[in-house]
Amino acid sequence: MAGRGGMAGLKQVQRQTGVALWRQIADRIREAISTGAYDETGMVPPETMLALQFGVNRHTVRSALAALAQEGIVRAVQGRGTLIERKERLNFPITRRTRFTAGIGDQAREMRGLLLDEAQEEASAEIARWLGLKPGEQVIRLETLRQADKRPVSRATSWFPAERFAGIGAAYRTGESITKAFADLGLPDYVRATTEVTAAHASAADMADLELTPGAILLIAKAMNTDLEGVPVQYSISRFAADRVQFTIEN
Amino acid sequence: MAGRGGMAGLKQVQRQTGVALWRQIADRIREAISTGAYDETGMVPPETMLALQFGVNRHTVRSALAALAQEGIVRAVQGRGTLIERKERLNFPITRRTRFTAGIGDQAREMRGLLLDEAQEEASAEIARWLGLKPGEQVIRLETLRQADKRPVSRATSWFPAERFAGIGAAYRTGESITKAFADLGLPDYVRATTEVTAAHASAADMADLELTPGAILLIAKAMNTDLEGVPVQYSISRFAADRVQFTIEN
DNA sequence: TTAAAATGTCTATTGATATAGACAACCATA
DNA sequence: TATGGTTGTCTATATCAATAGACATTTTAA
Repeated sequence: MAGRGGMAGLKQVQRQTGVALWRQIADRIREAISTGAYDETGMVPPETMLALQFGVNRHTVRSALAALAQEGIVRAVQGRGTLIERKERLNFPITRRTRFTAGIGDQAREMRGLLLDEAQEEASAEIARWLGLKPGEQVIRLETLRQADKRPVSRATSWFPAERFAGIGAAYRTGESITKAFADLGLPDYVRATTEVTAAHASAADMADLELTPGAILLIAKAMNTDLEGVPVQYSISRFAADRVQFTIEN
Repeated sequence: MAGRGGMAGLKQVQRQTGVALWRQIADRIREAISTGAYDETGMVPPETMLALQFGVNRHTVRSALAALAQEGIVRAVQGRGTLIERKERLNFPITRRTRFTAGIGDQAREMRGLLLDEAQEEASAEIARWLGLKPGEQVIRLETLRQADKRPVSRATSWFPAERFAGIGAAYRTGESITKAFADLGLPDYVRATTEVTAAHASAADMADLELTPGAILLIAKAMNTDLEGVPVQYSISRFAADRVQFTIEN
């Protein structure tokens, strides 16, 4: 975990960069929590120690901790310290048989898939290319939000050939899963053909849906699924809250 | 690209969040450039228009553009407008035969791999688990920086079983590639076993090495390579500048 | 019971961020 | 050579971010 020379990571914050110190510190602490750095005590180090570590005033650290408390990640108790509330990071395997709900599996008690919006529209050049259609052909677009234990995990936009998958919106709304919706429409099985992974800052809309704060990071997976004959059945752009998931690619 | 209802993304910045407006705006413009939103003109919209779009003062937009100019992404010309300088994003395929240098291939004219540091140390519990060693066994750690056309692309930390790969640091320094270093040490071929992808903010050290500014995003790939018999030969944590690369997983 | 250690609250001050308005300098083109 | 559209510079003001210090309140453990 140490830096190049072996020196521990002091002074990991920078001034006058447009990102407030308290936010930089909040980000570092959030990450330290998620990597298990404070698992021994179950607590964040004392404010005075953090202030010394980051080379800032104690009040600045307090601002950072207040933000984390707001997110529900820590809880401060006067006289005792600042306790860590959650630290899970869902693992999302990406394989030829990638399915969202099954992939999360037993890592969460309750999985939900909400349909936020549904529309039929003409395929853009990019969507047409991915689905093997001609630009302008009809596609169905689903806007979905996936939650694990009430906590929003990803916001996805998916496109399907309209002719073959008419009614997939309703099917998704009842089954709350793409796999089930496909099954309802007579496609019992499908495979993940390609996945592109990038990262970016969250848009305002994604921030709202995923309950994120500005500066938050998204892992973005652009995926194409095909049926067993290799015919494209779905193209989707899924935005995951980066501090809540990791992808695993097994070859 | 539009949001849920189809409304375009106005007011994509938020106040009082610890991230300065000018930085949020810089991030949005940087992303718009990398997705090709301004390719028709080759220029960013006029400052007054951007100010209107984001709902901020023109001076705030100017701060954002100044930051992008500092990064070399745009160049302002008085009287004409603000020209876009670069927009490339390297594609990095992740397959069973993933290799960094070959993967980038013809996307860059010149690939370099620099050895920043080398050390022999005892394997931590995590490293030992990945490499199939007992905790405390000797491993060699390499700190490397990979560049494409002089531009830093990734900072990696790799661990190798010390006994089998003694001298890999020197081999990497001459060949500037893990593949070549393995070949030098009598391992002509190897395969990518698992890859875990996450995203996070850059640490101060990574910011310096990758020439990033605070708030910048990293794509982090934790990978394990094995020889053809399935014996682990390398575990690495590579940090990529997220706005310069994307990963592609083909199944 | 006491003391140490931790978080909570308050006041005051300085520097960075954002807004507002006005005008200069420069470029392309009619 | 005007003119409209663009970036560059300056002044002024309000708000947010960060530091500094003092002291209260609560918990834990000696």
